[in-house]
Amino acid sequence: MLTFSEENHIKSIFHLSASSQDGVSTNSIAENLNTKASSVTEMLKKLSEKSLIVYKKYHGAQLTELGRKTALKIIRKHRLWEVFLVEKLNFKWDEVHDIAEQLEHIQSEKLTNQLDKFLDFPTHDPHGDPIPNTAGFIKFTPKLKLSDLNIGETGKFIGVKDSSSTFLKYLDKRKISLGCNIKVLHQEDFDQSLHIGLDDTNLTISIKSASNLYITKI
Amino acid sequence: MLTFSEENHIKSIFHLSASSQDGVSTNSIAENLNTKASSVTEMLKKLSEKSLIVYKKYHGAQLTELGRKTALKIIRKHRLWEVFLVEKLNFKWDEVHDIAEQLEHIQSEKLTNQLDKFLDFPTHDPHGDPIPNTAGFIKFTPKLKLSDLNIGETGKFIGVKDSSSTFLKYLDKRKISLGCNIKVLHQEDFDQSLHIGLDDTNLTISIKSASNLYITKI
DNA sequence: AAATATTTTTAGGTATGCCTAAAATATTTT
DNA sequence: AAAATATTTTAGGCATACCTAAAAATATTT
Repeated sequence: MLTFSEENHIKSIFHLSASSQDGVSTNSIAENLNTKASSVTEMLKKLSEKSLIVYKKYHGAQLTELGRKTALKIIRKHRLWEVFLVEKLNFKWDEVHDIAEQLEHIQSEKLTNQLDKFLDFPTHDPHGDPIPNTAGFIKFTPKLKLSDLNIGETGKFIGVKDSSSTFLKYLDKRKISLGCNIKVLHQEDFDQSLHIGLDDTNLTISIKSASNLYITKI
Repeated sequence: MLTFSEENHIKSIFHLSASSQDGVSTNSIAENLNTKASSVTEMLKKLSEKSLIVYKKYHGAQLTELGRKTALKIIRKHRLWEVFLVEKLNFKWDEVHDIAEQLEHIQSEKLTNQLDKFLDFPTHDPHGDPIPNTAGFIKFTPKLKLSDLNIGETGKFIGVKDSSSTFLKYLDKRKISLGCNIKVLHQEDFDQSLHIGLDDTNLTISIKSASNLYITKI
């Protein structure tokens, strides 16, 4: 049985591993969790003793297979609860993160699996992130960014990279919602902003926003 | 914002207050929470400073109005989650307590109220205990025990006093479920055990079990 | 490769929430 | 009402999880 703090560190290392080949740095974890490097160092020692990570002083942390499975269980719970909040309790997609951060620590395998069933085994959370199954297996979908498309191409909007409330509200305002088709019409030379077609409307979004949108070519 | 431990102490004091006019004793709280009296004393000081209880050394604790409201909010969450687990996730009534003990600490008023709505504003949890509303108001139903009935009288089974898993399973086995009508047919002189009629079957239950069943006369 | 800058660790401190053992207070018995 | 018993509090410890500041190791610049 892990403490909340241990679970949060494991999860943080998992998320940060995605964008780094070798060990996850102490500082990056501290930044991610809003704590200090010294606190993280302490925790890395503990997680290492519990065989959840491989930790070499001054060289960051890497999840073991056990650590990875542990992380995926927590992420599974987080994402299932997000689906529950949006689908069943009428929350908006920008409101669910903080609550799911609490719910992800509830311990009961049966609860998680019954919830999964109740939600009809969803494959993705409200932000388009995939939901690991009981075994911790995650269906991998290669992700393109909208900014990777060429002029004239169309993509289906399948997820966001940054799921901050600010960005999600920005998308809501522009009626850009998960599953919709986006065609790249034109790119401004000056600031690389994109003119896009969405159903029957056209609009312009910055290159920064475009690289926060995951799509699949269609 | 209260810690889990603070919330648990408040809840414990609330429950123990029901059966005691004056202050709730340090020892009874410790026993209830499976901790030691010295730990409780510490906590009572803290809760007193936060104006949640009135605490007089050596004379136990009493909830303030703020404390009572706080307790009712926690209990509201606990009972709503129990309903959710039974009604939506197909848990049995003897399986929900431990999970609800975790879920009752999740902080989000909106979550609680949306859950309430989703469950269609239930008035009682799976054990027959009333669910406080947003304002912390609890609908009071005078509770008789089955053992209070006279021979020949019939009662509707509306709740259990002791909701331990053991007792709930005992009831399941005998097909005694919330809402059913129970007629007292006869009482043994020797051990006060009761012969009762339930739908089309008759059975015998000990006086101890009978005094764990809450009923209303019909 | 030496100097500088950055990152990470260590050392030592704080608050929470638990504990045991001893002291203080309350209650019950004689 | 004094003695015996039970309850509660205090005193002092321990683990967790955070912190700051200083020291050590690593990385970058010159």
